[in-house]
Amino acid sequence: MGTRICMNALCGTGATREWKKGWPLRSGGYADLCFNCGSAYENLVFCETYHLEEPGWRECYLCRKRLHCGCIASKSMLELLDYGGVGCSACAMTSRLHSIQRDEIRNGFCALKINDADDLRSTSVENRVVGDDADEGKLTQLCRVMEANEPNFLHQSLRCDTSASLGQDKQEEVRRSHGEVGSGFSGAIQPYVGSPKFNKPDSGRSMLDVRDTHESAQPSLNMTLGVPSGGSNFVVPFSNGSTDGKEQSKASPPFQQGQRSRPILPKPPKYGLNMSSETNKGATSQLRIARPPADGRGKNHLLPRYWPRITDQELQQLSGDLNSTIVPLFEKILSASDAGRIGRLVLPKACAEAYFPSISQSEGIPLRVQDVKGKEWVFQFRFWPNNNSRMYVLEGVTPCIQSMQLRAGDTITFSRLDPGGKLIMGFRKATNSDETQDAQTSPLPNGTPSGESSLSANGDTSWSKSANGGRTNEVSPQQYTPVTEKKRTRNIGSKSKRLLMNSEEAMELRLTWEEAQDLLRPPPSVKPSIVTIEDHEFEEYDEPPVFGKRTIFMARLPGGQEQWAQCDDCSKWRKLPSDVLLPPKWTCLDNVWDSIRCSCSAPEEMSPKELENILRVSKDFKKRKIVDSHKQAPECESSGLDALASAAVLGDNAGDIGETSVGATTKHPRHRPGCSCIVCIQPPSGKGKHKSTCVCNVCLTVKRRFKTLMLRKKRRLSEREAAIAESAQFQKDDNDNHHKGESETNGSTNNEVMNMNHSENETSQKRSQAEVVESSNGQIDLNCHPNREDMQIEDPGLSIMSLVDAANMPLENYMQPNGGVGLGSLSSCLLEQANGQSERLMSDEGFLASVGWGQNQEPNID
DNA sequence: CTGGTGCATGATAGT
DNA sequence: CTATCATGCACCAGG
Repeated sequence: MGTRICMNALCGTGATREWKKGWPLRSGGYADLCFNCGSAYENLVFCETYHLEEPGWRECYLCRKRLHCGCIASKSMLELLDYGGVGCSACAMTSRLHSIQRDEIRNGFCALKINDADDLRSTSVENRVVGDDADEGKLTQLCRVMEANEPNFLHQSLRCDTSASLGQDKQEEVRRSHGEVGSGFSGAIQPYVGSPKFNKPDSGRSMLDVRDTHESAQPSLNMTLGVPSGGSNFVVPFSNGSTDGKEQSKASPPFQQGQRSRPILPKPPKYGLNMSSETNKGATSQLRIARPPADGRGKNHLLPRYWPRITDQELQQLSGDLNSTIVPLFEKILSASDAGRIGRLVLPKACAEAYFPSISQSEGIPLRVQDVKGKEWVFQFRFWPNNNSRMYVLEGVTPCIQSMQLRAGDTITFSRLDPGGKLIMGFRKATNSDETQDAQTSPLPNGTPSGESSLSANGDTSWSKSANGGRTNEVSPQQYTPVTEKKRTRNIGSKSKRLLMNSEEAMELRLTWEEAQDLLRPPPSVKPSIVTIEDHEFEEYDEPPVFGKRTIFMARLPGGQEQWAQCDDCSKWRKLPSDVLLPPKWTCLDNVWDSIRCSCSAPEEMSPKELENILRVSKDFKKRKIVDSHKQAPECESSGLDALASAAVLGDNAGDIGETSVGATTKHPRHRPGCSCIVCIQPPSGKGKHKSTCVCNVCLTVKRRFKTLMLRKKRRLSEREAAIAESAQFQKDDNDNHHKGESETNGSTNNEVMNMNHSENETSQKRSQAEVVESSNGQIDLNCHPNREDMQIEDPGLSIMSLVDAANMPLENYMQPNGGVGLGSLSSCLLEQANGQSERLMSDEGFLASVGWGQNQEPNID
């Protein structure tokens, strides 16, 4: 422990402060431990950036600890420094920032007047929506400072609150809870200060012994739940019943966090300070705020992840009857097992014990719960003994889950209807809420943010939107859990990154984190450096990336690739060079590459049918990638039986994979597709261990399922044939009507597009297949959904239909080389490839190859 | 054989 | 280090 002069400009003018060497940094050297909160950071930006909380007092953005400037400063003596931080004109001039004893802090704080008219907390964006010019300037300045210093954490708002639940004095808490809550700049800015570093394991507090300060210090509560919203029937479930200090301190952080979840908005002058009260009201009612839960039984405070995040609008919808009151209790993001057919919803223990009836018997009790539609469900609320503890579950939830069409990743909420205490169950779909980026879909390689759902239904923004040139309005605590941040910080580093990706790669993306990465655009005029982390190349840059417009890629001409984007105004699709990155908002006017089609009035280049085809093919590319990703790497190519197993499984599910990226894997809870850990790279148990001759239950099941799969395929095929016939007729008319006058190039292109999905033109089809069925190595991939179009890309002579015929035969025929007619060709082909080992029919690539190339014995791929 | 049930296990967050 | 919780899995009952 020693002292040094802080050279951080944000700190003010070279404050003398205590410091201590922290853990080693990747970049060399050591992290500094914040003398204030004890946490270690790679820089001390946060802890050295204070804002004014009370005259003469400064509060650390991050740890909320208050410091007195060391003199009895008046408002006029305290000012925001040009480059951030707060300077006391008295202290700063003497370059001295006293770190006072914590008991001094407490005592000093307690001595402060509660309602100081000169309170500098006028920078609030809450109660005082429109601040005076000076305050506005300060706020702007501070925001700028925050942006400048932690640009890549700007969207990680609420997560940090979990860690930042550092206490406050009871006096302040009580005071603020009685109406002064809305003031204070601290909470407004708080959502920005989340730093992954804050969650580093060593908080350093032991060394600095500031923990008790935290527990007794006070958070800044900046808003009153529901106050501006007009949600009159919403009860602020504030835990105020306890007088026990410890309990109080436990109860307060949730509340504090709930308050802090109200973020400062990205552009304070625009959205924050200049926002009218009315506007603010409207916005507030739709803000998805993590509301601290109602006071329940028991002493366990709920983890923030379970706080109900419900908008006032939803509350009103839920309550319906204005005479009743909805008390949000808790919510939970459905896990795979919750949403699975097993019908058991694991309840957070604290929630179950706090809000559900107490049960002593493991069998539990029936629990009546009403859903948002008014339908009443009865679940069995019970527990299992688990490690001297209990594991609470709701059983029999499957019908309810299904009726609400919930899946893993969606959120289920529990509220109480007062009077009466009836339990109300609501839900939020992950695809429509900002849940998308939650902990189960961590934003970097360990996770899979879905690109589909960046916007919530009510207009709340998730971080994906926030990245769009701004920052999030609100991010759920789940979205950036400490674990995610820890991993990111440790493995990836703190700089903003975008997975290095060119358009060809983007073309092959599936709807995963990779695709989301594709949407990220490097910050303008930034030259990224390339780093490789765990076999992924990342562009690294200091500024946060922005979100770009989604486009599709299409290779309609040999060797050439096109990019197509849709105008945000007229929704027409425009062709672009393949290498351009579009901003998130793009219109025809921005189409500088095509002078003819640079306005919305210009006609679309393609007919609707062509567009449909292109979009469909593009979609298929992605599906294809999804399916491919479920196969083993080429060097460990799965056996034919494995492929069959995959086919059997994916036959049911492949089509949904892209839409269930939120869902959990079957590996283990916190590993997602793309995870390369030792657990996830292992094949499922049993895979690869079975011979083709194996007649174990698993193998027989697989074979049976394969047969079922083929039967289903046949059924669908017949349905599709009718559709294709109709489509072909339509296209014929379409071509006749629309494309006679088009250029030769376009004409041929059109044909190619058409041939993507129709096999009349074999030549084009082959070329298309070469693009579509990339890296097939002469095999047809069974690991795809029967519904998929590219399953139809087949040899006209046989393939699927024969396969279907074969599937109709008794299973035994599959196992015999001289089976039926339909399979004969398959078998013979197989036999050739299997060197006479007929049992390979079901067990290796030969089978798949034969299925794919059928009687022609010749791959379609050039 | 299938699906349900209850417990065990292991990852991870929190202390 | 401990508590929590997601999920795996053995066991069992019923079809």
